Amino acid sequence: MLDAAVRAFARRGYQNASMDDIAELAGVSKPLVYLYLNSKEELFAACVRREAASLVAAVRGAVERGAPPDRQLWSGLSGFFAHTARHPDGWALLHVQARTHGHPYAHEVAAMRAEIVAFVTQLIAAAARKGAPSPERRMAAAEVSGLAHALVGAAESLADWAGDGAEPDGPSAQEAAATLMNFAWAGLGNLLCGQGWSPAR
Amino acid sequence: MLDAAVRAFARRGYQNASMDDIAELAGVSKPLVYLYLNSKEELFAACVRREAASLVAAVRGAVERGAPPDRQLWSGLSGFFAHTARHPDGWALLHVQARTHGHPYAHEVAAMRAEIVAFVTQLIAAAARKGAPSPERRMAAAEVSGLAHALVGAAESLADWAGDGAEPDGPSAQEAAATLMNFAWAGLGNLLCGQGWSPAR
Amino acid sequence: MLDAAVRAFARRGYQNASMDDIAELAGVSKPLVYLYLNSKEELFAACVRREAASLVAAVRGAVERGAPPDRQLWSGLSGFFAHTARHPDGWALLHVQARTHGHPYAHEVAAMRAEIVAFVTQLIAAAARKGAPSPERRMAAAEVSGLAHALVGAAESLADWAGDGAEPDGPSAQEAAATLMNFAWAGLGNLLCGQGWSPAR
Amino acid sequence: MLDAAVRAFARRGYQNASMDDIAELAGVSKPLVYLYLNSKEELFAACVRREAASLVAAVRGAVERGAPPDRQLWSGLSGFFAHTARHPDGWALLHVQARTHGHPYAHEVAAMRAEIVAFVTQLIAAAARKGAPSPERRMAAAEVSGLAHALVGAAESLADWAGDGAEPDGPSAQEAAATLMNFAWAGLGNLLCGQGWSPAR
DNA sequence: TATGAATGAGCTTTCATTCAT
DNA sequence: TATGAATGAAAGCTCATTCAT
Repeated sequence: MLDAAVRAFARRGYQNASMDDIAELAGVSKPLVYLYLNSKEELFAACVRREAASLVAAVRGAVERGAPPDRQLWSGLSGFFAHTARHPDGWALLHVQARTHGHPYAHEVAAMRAEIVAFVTQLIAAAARKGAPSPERRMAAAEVSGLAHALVGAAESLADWAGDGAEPDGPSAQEAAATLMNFAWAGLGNLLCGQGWSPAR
Repeated sequence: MLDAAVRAFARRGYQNASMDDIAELAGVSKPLVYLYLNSKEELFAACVRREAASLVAAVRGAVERGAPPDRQLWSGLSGFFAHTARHPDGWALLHVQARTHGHPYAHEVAAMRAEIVAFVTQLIAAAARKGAPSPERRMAAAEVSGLAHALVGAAESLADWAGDGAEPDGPSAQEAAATLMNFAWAGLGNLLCGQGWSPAR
Repeated sequence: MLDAAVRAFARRGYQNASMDDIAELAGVSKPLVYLYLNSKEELFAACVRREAASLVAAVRGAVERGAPPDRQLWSGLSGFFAHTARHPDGWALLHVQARTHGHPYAHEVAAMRAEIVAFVTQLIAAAARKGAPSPERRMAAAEVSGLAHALVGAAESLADWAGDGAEPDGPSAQEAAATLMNFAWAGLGNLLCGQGWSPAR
Repeated sequence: MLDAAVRAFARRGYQNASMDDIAELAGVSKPLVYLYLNSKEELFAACVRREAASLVAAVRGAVERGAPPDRQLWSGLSGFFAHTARHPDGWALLHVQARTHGHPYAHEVAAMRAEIVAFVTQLIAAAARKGAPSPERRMAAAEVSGLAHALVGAAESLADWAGDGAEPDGPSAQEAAATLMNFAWAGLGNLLCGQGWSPAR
């Protein structure tokens, strides 16, 4: 039943998906929807929660724990792209629909995103700790956090690019992950070696 | 009067912002809004068009034409972050609200984004042509395009991070641009030198 | 529920009868009206169709088929006046309201009227064929049609006169029919005998 | 200025003719309309009054006073048909639009119609007084009034038939008047001679 | 339990009407 | 005087939500 709701919400948007539509798509009657989930808001929240949990679980399950940070990031990204490619409606619900709505949902999604950002931050920090040649090259926490945000944003953008039907020759999940790792990790290495880009150069 | 509409749409979303709200926020009466902009859809379209044009103009104006690609990218990113930071509602309208809506708006925004992606792609390609040590290291077009998408997504994510009031200690526009340049351009240099990351490593 | 709509439309007119009024008059809520009849236009169309069918059925049922033309006309008129007297709102809807509205309704009513005019035309023609003393007195088709139009118009006028509450001492249905038969049929007979009125006389 | 209003009201109906339309059609600005005629209702009333007066004057002017009743009727009818044919908008305003509206206008039109009916009644009564062979054949007042109503209704119907563009081969004003005189006056003569139609025959 | 039937509340849109110039 | 600019009030329509069965 949530499946139908996720599909409806992802494709038509929160407001345009009427409860009639959802009930009909689920093959049940409207009062039944209200029996299980008390309101449209709660229904949407349940959908968001389920998809968020599903995505986090997919990423978590894909990460190779104990491996070096770069391998962990790589495996996590692979899992992320694989999941979003396989569940485009869920991804659209989280990334496109939930963010347009006020308090309850956007925060829920923001919390999920923050969790992922924190995980990436920690990976970068770990790599930085190991790879930094000297203490004075240690990156500031804000800098690390910024990198994590940038990386997550890049991943989202690539997931959209790969997922939308508009460009059928978009990259596969593996290719997207590889592109991003090339982009990010190599840059990170350079950064740690003091070869960052600076405007004054 | 468009200002009020942009604020209302950005903060409450298209559907939840009623014409009453917008009129009241603008300090005028509802029929006046209909006199100037004929319907809610046209009003939204006008807002989207104005903000998109404003953003594109800001980025265009900031780019130092004729400079080397990295400086062009840097100046464009600085302009982008400065503009989004100064017009958070406009940025939210474009990035969050307009994408959830069907035909006219999402396409308009997608076109603007595609324009920016194309510009970035061209910068990366120019840099690659100059920086590649040997012809066989030339990057494939799809690879370049993927990098551009990643970079734009990262920029959007950083703009969100910097802009939302949730984290008042987010980076300034200059810091965000610097972070992103470090992240991207250094990585790009490595990539061209054949030092890309690969899972098999 | 149509009853209430017919009353409201007949008494207040199409535009002045609001859906709130109709719903309240029917003792139900407005969305229910929209559930059964999808819009104000369709509601009005349904009313017009029902009343038109009802009137035509009443006239058809009253006509004594097989009788001589004069008796057929007499019985049809009696049925007509009886029906309009018993359903003044329906008659007002057809005769007064529906004619002021454009495409769908006015045409529907015009079609009904044309049907009746055709029937009357045919009765007059039959009478003329039988009653004409010589072929050269045969009436032209246009002449017959004009007489039918005049007769129907006279009937409508008498129905209004009898029906409106303004003159409580208006004629009964039988009296109206008798008046009209006297007026029309006798005149018709004279006409056939070459005793028509002519200005040059 | 009233011309424009009459045209707009007759063609689009009272409600669908907006004050903007009327002002634009008249070539003046809206507040000017309000300066001369204080409201839409008063504007409509003024139109109705003017057209009613114009029609009554046309009929009055056409009647040959002092002539025998039949000639008076004939000349009045000719004037009536000539006027309605020459002023179709005015006739539509009176006959179609004004009747659909409540108190002020419908009554005004009803009063004009009553005046004409009274005039016709008086003509018929005069003819009856002269033509009746014996006092016991005197028609009752109600009977005469009914005949007048029938005749007026027949005239209206013929005016519609002649006026609407739907049937371009409709009769001319003279033909319509002739048809009606044949229909009515001959019948009247018969009636006075005791040769009326009766159902029991 | 599961639903057909019904509604309260709200939104977009329009138009007769009036100031301030 | 004549008008551009502005609005109060109301109408058609929809939808999340709930009874009575």
